[in-house]
Amino acid sequence: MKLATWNVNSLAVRLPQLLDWLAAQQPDALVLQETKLTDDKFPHAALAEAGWHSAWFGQKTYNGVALLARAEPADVVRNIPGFADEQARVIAGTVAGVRVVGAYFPNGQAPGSDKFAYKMGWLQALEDWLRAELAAHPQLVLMGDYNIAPEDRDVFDPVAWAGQIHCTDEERAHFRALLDLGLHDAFRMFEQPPKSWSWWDYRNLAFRKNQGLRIDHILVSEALRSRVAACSIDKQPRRNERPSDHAPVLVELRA
DNA sequence: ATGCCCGGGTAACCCGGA
Repeated sequence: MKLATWNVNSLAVRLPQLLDWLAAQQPDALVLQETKLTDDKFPHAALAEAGWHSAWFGQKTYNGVALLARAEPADVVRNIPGFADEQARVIAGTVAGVRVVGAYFPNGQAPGSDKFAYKMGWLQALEDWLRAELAAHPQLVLMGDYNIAPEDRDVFDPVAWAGQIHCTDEERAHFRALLDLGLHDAFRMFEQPPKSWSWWDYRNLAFRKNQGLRIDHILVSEALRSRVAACSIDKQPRRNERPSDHAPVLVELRA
């Protein structure tokens, strides 16, 4: 079983690349972030034409998430139950017996800002919900754009980024709190090339210079841990002519 | 360096992203 996450930075712009990527990779499920589409604009017909079921949850201009799968996702949930939120950031569904949670974590902008406080509250709500969700669905994957670089080795210049957004102690403590729920970082279960990133700034020729961050993650539950066969970042779409600034991350589970 | 590049919404000396 192949699962993946991709922040497409506007599905309206990236739909052709998404269809190409789906055809090439054939994942069983893919979660998208930053679709930036209201629900009436979601391209479900084009995806259905290519053989993909979709569940989606969007808003105008910002955020927006979706879950695509070969089989129809069951028990779809939008956003964090019990957490009032104007922003469309979470979609969950069950695909082939696996609870797939796709999330676009808040950016946080800068430590001390209102947006940082919102990020902290959102992370706490996510953890509280996931504790229950894991109890109900032991086979669970949490994947998406976390906007957190968990360790210094996930940052191209950890000295310059020390204490900056995505790298603060508070954000990293929340990432560890997710691990403490019994989740495992699939990417770090394997030997990986040094300087592996999932995001590169559009500016400064950052991709060409490989200056990036690893902020897109796939965490798997304890019950799925032994099934994880591989996890990788697919840099190929970042080489496209008009790319997203994020690359997809994939995980393969044994049957 | 409050800069660089993007997408979106709108007409801005714009915002948000990361």
